[in-house]
Parts: sequence; C-alpha cells; structure tokens
Amino acid sequence: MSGPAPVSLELTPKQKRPAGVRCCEPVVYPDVERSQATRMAEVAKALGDPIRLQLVDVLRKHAGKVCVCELVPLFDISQPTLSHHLKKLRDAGVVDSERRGLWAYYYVTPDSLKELSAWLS
Amino acid sequence: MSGPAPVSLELTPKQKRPAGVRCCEPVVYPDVERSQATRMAEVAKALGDPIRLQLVDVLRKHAGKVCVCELVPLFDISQPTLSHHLKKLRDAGVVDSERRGLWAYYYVTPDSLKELSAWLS
DNA sequence: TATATAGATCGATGTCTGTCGATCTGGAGG
DNA sequence: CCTCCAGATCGACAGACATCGATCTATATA
Repeated sequence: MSGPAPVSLELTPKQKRPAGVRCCEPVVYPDVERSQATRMAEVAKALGDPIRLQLVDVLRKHAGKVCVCELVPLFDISQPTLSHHLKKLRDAGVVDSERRGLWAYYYVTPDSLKELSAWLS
Repeated sequence: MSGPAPVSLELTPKQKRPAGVRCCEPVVYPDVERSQATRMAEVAKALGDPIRLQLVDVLRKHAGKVCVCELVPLFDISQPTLSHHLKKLRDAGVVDSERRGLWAYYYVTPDSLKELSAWLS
C-alpha cells in the first residue's frame, strides 16, 4: 500500500511520472504572510528563553510596579545579563520601561502578545 | 518627585537605607515554575523563526496530507535547510512525521502548543 | 563637590543557529 | 542487481546568543 497521495496531484509513489518532474506541485500555502510570520516569530523568539518567559510572567502581573533591582535576585544571573534579557524583550516590543529616579520599572507592552496568542489559538 | 516605590518595602529613593542593603527585597515571584517555563520557552524558540512558524501554519491546516517535497518550493531555502527546520520542530515536540514509501508526511503534534497558548491568553 | 547606587553598556568568550553543498540511506521500479 | 528519487545527515562557515566582569552614566544625598 502506498498511503494517501499529496493533496496536489493525487499521485502515489507507484505511479509513473515524467522524468525531471517533482513528485508533486505545491498547492497548499501558509495562510500567514511572511511579514506577519516575521513579526510573530520575533515575539516567539523573545519568549524562547526560560528567564525571559518568567520575566514576562512577573511583569504581566505587576505591571509598572517592579523595579529591576527586585528582579535581579529572582534569577540566578548577573545584573548585566538580566539587563541584556530586558533589552531583548524591549527590542522585540514585548516590554517597555520607565525610569523614576534611580530605578527603572518595566511593563509588558499592551497587545504585544495578542497577534501570536491569537494565531496559537 | 520620586514616583511609586517598589511593591516590597515601600521605599522611595529619597528615603535612607542602611549601607549594603538592597533597594528592596524581592517579594514578587513568577507564577510559572522554572521547569514549566523551560518547556514553554522550548516551544516558543521553535516558533521563533519565520519559516518554522509558516511551516506549522501549513501543517496545522493540512495535517498528514503534505509531503516534504511539496513544502520545499514554498520557501526560498534548500532541501537540507528545510529538513533542519523540521528537525528543530520535531525536537521541540511541535511536529512529528510518518513515512509512507518514499515520502514523509509531517503533522503538528496534538496539544503541543496548548500550554504556551494558554499561558499567552 | 564628592560619594554611593541603579542600571545600561562594553569587550571577551564559548556555544548555538541558519544556511549551504556534498554525501548517505533506504524504498521503488526496471 | 542496478538506477533513481525523497529525505536525512554531515561538515563547514558566518553570524547571533547567553553569559560574565569591568566600566560608564545618571541620579540622589551628604
């Protein structure tokens, strides 16, 4: 048995095909445009690190209330490394920050996760 | 003006603090456990590439019906590179594959996106 | 002005990633 | 047995990434 054929040409492996012709022509396409995929992948990539994902988790629940100095001891990494992760998240548009005096407060950018979240559902 | 203080100690920058004491003690914590964050980050990382995200998009809508040879011409990359991306997705548990004869059919693993999707919502 | 602190930036380093061409593997058909 | 083809693996390479210690910047306070 040869199993169901690709949706396009309904060929099975056992059928003859002219030499030089692909097994099938592409008929299915992604519904997501390349530019949209690039945007969502950028967000997904920013979330593709356990520390950054936990950072977003904390910030979502305490938006604008958590200073960086309070985040440092939560993770077993140095302050420059944490700063680097926050920059990654900011570059991806996932978070933004506000300085008050010596301290910096981060918050999750509203709706920055919406597109990816909707696509995943 | 000094703005709202961190949630923990309610200190403002102008308040005195004993030397050697942090600006604040950590009081907020992520709700997501480290192991859970690692799992979700692994999935997010796999989706953190436009091509892989579009691949998942195609496979979700034509599960088990699209052979790899049909995927290759959809993207402007070589066959080994596409194979590499599919392996990345498989290593993350996002997709799995089935061989029938010469051809390989990929499908999105059921529920593999559920945890991340739920967290994002 | 001088000191102390929060946080960003710099430079270095080892690892991981995306990409390719070339090659290997295994099933199909003559 | 030999050939052809789909797809996976290999080896190489350039660029990106996570991490650190050291340093810089800017603010607060004495």
